[in-house]
Amino acid sequence: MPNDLDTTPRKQPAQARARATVQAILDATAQVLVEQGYDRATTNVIARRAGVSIGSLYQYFPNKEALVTALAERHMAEMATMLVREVGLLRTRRLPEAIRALIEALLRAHAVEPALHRVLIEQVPRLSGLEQVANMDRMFVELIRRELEQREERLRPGDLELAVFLLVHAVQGITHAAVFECPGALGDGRLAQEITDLVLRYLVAE
Amino acid sequence: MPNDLDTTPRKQPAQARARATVQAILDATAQVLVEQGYDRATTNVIARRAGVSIGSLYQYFPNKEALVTALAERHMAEMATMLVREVGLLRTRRLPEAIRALIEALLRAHAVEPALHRVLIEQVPRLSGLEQVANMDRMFVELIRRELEQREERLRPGDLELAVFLLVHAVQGITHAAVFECPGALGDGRLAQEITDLVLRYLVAE
Amino acid sequence: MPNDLDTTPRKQPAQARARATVQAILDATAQVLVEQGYDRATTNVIARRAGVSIGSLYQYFPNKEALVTALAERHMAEMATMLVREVGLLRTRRLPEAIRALIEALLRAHAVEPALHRVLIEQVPRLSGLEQVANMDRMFVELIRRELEQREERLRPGDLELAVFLLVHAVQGITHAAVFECPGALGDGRLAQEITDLVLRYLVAE
Amino acid sequence: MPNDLDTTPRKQPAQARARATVQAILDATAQVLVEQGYDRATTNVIARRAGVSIGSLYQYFPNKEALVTALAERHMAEMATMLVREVGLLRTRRLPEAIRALIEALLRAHAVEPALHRVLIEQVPRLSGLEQVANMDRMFVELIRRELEQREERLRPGDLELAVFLLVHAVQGITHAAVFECPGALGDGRLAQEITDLVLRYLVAE
DNA sequence: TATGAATGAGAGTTCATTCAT
DNA sequence: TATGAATGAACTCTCATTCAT
Repeated sequence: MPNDLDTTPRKQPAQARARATVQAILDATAQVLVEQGYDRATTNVIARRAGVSIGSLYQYFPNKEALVTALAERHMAEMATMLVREVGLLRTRRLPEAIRALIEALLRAHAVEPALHRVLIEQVPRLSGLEQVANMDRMFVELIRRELEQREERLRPGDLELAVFLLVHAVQGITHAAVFECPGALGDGRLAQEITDLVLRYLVAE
Repeated sequence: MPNDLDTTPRKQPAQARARATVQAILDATAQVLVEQGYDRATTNVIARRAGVSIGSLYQYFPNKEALVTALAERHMAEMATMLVREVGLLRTRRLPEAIRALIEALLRAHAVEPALHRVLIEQVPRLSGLEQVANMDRMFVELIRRELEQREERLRPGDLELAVFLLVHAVQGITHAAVFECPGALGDGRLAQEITDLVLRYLVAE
Repeated sequence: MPNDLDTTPRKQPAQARARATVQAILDATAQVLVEQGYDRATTNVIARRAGVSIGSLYQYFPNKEALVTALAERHMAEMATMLVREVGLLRTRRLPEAIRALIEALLRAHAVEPALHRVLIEQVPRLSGLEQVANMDRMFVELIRRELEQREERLRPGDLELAVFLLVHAVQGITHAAVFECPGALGDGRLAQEITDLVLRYLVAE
Repeated sequence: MPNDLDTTPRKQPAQARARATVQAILDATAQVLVEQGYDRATTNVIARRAGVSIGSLYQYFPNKEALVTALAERHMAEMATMLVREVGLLRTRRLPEAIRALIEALLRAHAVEPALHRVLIEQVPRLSGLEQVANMDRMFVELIRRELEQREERLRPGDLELAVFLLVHAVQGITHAAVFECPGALGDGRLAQEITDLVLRYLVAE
């Protein structure tokens, strides 16, 4: 499944007008992607939705893939922003509170644009470099790993590597299912609590 | 994301030769899907790979979507077959053994054609009936729910509905991650053991 | 000026109908090329002129360049056919008659489709591997070289390599000019005679 | 091959700065044409190479064709300048020396920017006024004709019209071949000598 | 019934050119 | 006057699908 297109954006918009155009294009991409899916999201439709000519779109993005990649990166960055705040505080907390806080932050991050997140996850992995979105989740939960290693002796599982693999993907699976099936539940504290329970009971003996 | 095509296969192949043709087409579809990805899997390439003319392909499948749907159904049925055996035995076992057995069966089922499972999950744009694959996993783990309800009083979680949602998607997330990232581990007993631990510790109070 | 497209035809037409289609496409290419020039000869226009859908065109030719290359090859082959007859006889003749015969054959070959030859020469050299047409002329006059080497001692020029370079391109320049400016003169015996004179007076000392 | 664009430059640059801009644009055109070929030489690329905005380019040239035409005219004028010097002296010389001098001048003129000359000849699709380059060569060797008519009685060929046609295109063919295939040879005296031989032996009996 | 040649809507993309700033 | 963002007609090419043989 090679996919060798260059996805680096074509030029940085310098003037304010150009920046607005790029924003409009990315917004339109998100909308059309969510409404129509990847295949039906043609560059011409996106341009029209953005109120911009097709030529303008290609001034800033060398191809469709680059466009979606840029959108994914923007989305990722937004989610990451919501998480970094929390991360700094982890060290200062005891395990249960740390886990709980992380999971709440993760759910909040997924609650921002769940429909877009879904379409990026679901339809876009055919694109090259687009593990980014997946990486997003992964990178984030890599944090769990570091935290856990710090407190290794107090933890139950023998193989911490395996434990992290399990937890990362368990939490991710639950989160994505919530995004897909009942986005409303993302903000519900009970979900966060329950996930925290799942994680903690697995990690800590008794 | 409307998807209004008729995906019912065109005709039931009556003769043995016709059945063989259909099998060949589905096999070719699986191969090309795995090797090239969904977008590059054109109907003409699939027909050639199947050693069949494009016209014959369309004799049995009204469109590409029906073709992929049929493949997904076949794949699903194969996985289901591996699970039903186990299901009958659940009642006769105590919870830990029941869970363990189910999870092992699930992992074995995913180990059969992990690459195909992956491409069906990841790349196939949401086909009309193609939540089927997702449903597959879901339907299967629906069993967990029935089992759990039977033993509700001995379980820790208050909201069993929520608990099942969590476990289903946690296990699914882990399983798919294993399929994607280290298919080899699917047969490894340690993974099954660890997942069982995760589930049991969540379900049962110390 | 790289031009890295694969110009090998896509598939050999097997059925008679397909062979007719390919012929029609090549004929249309020649017509449109002559009437409109290379840039205006779009694949859609060529297909329409051939009375064939654009899809059919691309069944047999992977891209526009391959199409023109195939036409050039066909044209070349036709010209070559007209020359090989003459070539066999060279050995049996004395120098003046040999030269005269060759030049007459060359002029006759250029007289077949001068307008097409012109457009291929003029507009097409931007295409990769399309030195073919130029090669055509070159290859042909390579014969002169071999002939001359056989009779080297009776010839005036000291540096035969240089002499051949001169004559080849002199004759080519004259021929193409005749094609471009007065295609009618190609069949005129006086032109052949005069070119023969030019060549012979240069080659043979009084 | 209609070609109905207006190729007259848009305005004569009056100020020195404007003249410099025009020069820069023409220089850039020549560079890009040589480096990338006609098709890849887009107006935007040329403007950037010239260090000028695309808007400025269109201030001086109404369209791409006018741009290339202007470049061709400049190139032609430069070559012509190198030749006129020689022309004045023709009358004062005897035939062999006159021919030799002309041919040397012609080769020198082609040696100045052979790569540009080649690309203008080869790749530039027939622009409205772009027989100019061809005319260049032609116009120049028109001189030969006048000279020859002056000395008609001492010459061998009966039909001088035809003889001139032959010689003009023979010399042109050789010159262009040298430009294309071994630009180095243009300065080599042996080539000039040999061409002179070819011409003289054709023109003069014994 | 099987074949594969033929179809054509529509996709992505380019680039000469315009025009508001 | 100079800028460069914006334009959009037009291009090449794909691929699911049809239908004459």
